[in-house]
Amino acid sequence: MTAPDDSLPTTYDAAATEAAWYPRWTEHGVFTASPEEAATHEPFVIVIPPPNVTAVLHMGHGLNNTVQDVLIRWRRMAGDAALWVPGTDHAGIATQNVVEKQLAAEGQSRFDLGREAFVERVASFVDRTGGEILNQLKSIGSSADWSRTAYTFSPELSRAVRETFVRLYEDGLVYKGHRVIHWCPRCGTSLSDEEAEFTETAGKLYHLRYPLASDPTQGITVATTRPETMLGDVAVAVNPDDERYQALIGQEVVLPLNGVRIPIIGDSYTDPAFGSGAVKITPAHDANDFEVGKRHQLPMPVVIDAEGIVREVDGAAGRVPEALRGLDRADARKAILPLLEAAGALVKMEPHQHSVRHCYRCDTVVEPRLSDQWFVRMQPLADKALTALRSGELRILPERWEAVYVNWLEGIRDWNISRQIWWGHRVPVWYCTASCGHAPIVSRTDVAACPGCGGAVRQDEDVLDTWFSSWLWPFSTLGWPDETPDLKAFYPGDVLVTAPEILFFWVARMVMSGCWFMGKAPFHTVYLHGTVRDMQHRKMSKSLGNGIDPLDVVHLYGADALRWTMVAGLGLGVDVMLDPTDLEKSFAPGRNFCTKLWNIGRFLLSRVGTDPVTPVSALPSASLTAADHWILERLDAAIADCDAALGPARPANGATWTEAERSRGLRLSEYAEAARRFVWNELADWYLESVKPRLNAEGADREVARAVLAHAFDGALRLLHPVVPFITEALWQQLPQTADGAMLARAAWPVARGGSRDEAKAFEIVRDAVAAIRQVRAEYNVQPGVWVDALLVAPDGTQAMVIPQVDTVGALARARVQAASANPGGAAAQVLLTSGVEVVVPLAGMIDLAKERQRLDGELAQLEKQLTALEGRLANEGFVAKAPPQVVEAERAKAAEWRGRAQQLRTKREALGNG
RNA sequence: GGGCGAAUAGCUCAGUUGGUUAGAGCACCUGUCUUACACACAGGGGGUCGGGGGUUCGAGUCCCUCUUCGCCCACCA
Repeated sequence: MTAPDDSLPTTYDAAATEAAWYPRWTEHGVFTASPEEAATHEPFVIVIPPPNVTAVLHMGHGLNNTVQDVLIRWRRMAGDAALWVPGTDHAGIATQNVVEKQLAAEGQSRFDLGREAFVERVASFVDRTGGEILNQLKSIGSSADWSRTAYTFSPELSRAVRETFVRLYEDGLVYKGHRVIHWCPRCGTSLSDEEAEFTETAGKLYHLRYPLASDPTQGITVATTRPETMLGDVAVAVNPDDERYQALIGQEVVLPLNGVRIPIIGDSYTDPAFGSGAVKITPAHDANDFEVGKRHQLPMPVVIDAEGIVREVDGAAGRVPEALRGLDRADARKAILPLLEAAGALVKMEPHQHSVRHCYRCDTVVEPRLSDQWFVRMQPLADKALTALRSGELRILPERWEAVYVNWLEGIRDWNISRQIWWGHRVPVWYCTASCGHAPIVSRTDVAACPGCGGAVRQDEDVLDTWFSSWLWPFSTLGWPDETPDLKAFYPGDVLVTAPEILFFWVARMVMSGCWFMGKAPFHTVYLHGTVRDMQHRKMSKSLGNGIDPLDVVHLYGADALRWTMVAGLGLGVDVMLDPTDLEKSFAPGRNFCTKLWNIGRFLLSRVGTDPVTPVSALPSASLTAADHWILERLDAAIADCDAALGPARPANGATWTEAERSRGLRLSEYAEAARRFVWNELADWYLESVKPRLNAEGADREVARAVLAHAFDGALRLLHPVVPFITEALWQQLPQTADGAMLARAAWPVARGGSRDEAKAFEIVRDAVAAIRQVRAEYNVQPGVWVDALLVAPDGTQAMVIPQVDTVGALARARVQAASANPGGAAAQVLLTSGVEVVVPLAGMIDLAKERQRLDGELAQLEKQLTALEGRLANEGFVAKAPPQVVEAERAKAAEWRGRAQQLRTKREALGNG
């Protein structure tokens, strides 16, 4: 027998443990998964939401990747071929912006460098500093298969992007469109609808009066939030049913400031109830006006250029007054108002609350701009994505997001995929520079010469939206478009873990591309977790300065403490609140849990020692005490609770979710709580305490206790490993039955063994009794140094119960519970347990009879109140007639039991007399 | 403007098809440095389940309505 007290340090050293174990896991290939493994094991695949290649780890990543790691470690232990594919996104606009900012600091712009040199510069920047975030993910324990690290701009994935563009073009789903799109004048590129985010803004509504050409004393008033765009007006639209204006339709008005004559037209787009009921039409600078302009074949003069400068750009000769030319659109708005006022055109201004679109990358106000862009026709793709959800092939948790997903897909609009930036996948389209009239060439491979005339070609200048590569992620990372073994083994994947913010940007589009190109949705479950917020419920962000650096937390308390804190607080779809000003307080739950677990382990392992233990399955049932049966039963229950909380890993029929399954699982906080309760409140608080004396004595019973202790702790560590991988691995390695080279990270997920429930119940009585004794002690202020005796009296009131080990557990409460055959006489506190067992604590010299009477009166009153309610229910004919028989039966039995207990209490009370 | 969701203890949240005395963690109060752990142990207080109405033998749970918050979408000139 050995008891190496010094085998584990007294305090948990997170840094040393993490530094020691992460490399060992990777060296042993613990995180890798191969197609060969998938042939014999059920594959379980998660693809990482690829962080921007230049990103720095923040709490959102911490949360997102912890969730993925918990799931992947759980399935890996459960025996799946668990694959977590990591990688990064080249993040077109975002990355280009970073490098442009560097250039600006050097007094340069990308145009000074030229396209080729600029792209080279970005690429080398990415080579040098990119992907650091993946190393940061390792430091929080992420168990991705790093050998597969992918990058959306790698040659392999770029090939997939081209294949996709060309195939969609061939399918008639990619086309070039001429229309008003969202334009960021700062980034110098178009944006998709999703990239142009609405911000509620307090603006003004300007009422402008345009005089009639035929009679300048008459006029029509229009309302606008952007007066500077009046320079590009080509019409005034009124509702054809609006009686106020019907007579004016067909007449002309004269634009103030530039004198251009424009018609008054009738178009049902105009809402008579809004503003003045007349709308100025500026087709080049407003998406709606563009539609009106098309309907009425109006000219489309452009008066604001790509940089947001007001000037006569296109078809706008004579429209912009000298005084306004060259002004930024914001300055132009300020400058045009006095001019309009002087011209008598400014009727009034009123405050106006409206939503204005901003660039999601730089927050610049988006400018609607008329231009040529590549679009994807989304309707056919969206139909498939809707079918995937409706058929049960796909589910979204929390379920309320399914309605949002459906809502968006049903109203889907075509996707603008071209960007006027340089960092990204170039549009694979070439144009003949000679005028041989050859159609644009859309090609999988680079084109050197015009197939028509053999002349020179030039490639389309635009690059593709960064999401046009990330929407392929679930299969491009597995080798698509080639039919690789990886693709066959690991597509479709299982769970996609992300935040709701990118449901449309990314998740819905992945479903669309997966259904379209692979014929199957890329995963069966979308898990949308909450957002990390501060104590004022504000989202953590760089600009607010309310962020927490996960690496700070790792350094202070360890990765496990970080992970535990987040997972324990992670109800389904619930936001995680953390206080950036008080890391100590925020991460105390994780740190405290790790410390407690370490102390449990240190003490338990020192008592179990290093000698081999008997497998629990080899122990004769009769050799087990009630406590042993109880803790084994609790372990079974904990396993069942954890399994139920984590839920089915995939649909039971392998293809589609049934209604019953659909909302189950992925309750990470419930899983963590179930595991915590077992190791802390059951194993440590009760079993470990009850088993101490057995471990101190030599003999067979000591071996039983060692075996059960080791088994229970082993089970606890397995259950906890996905959340707190480092500390559990370090402790598990110290268990006597751990084989050399074995790793908890690859150990089997526990399975309930099924034990004797009845045997376990005997220990529940001990627990209740101890609790009752503690209560009595607290109530009567029995000093800690003073020991009390207690009797356990069986329900029939005559026979005292003898319960093994009760003395030990009693010691916990500084009380000895003894079996006794005679009434001790004298004053005693008496507590009736729900099991019917009565606990009698003789408190000679200590008991205050008045207080005990009061206590019993209170207990009796409470019981009688409940009994009255219960009997009232049973007397209710409706209840007896209509409630399910088993419910009525249960209520009757309960009433009988309570009557008995009340009678017992009354007897006790009478014995005390009336002081 | 359209759609969705939420309101339960001081805080963050559970509460499965209506059916025992509405739970957990944290926080709070009281006691304890009990030989693994004060980052711990033991005990305790605290909720008319947002307001009102309805269905039912029975409502935190179902229906209506009001109030307040949140989210998504939108051609808010």
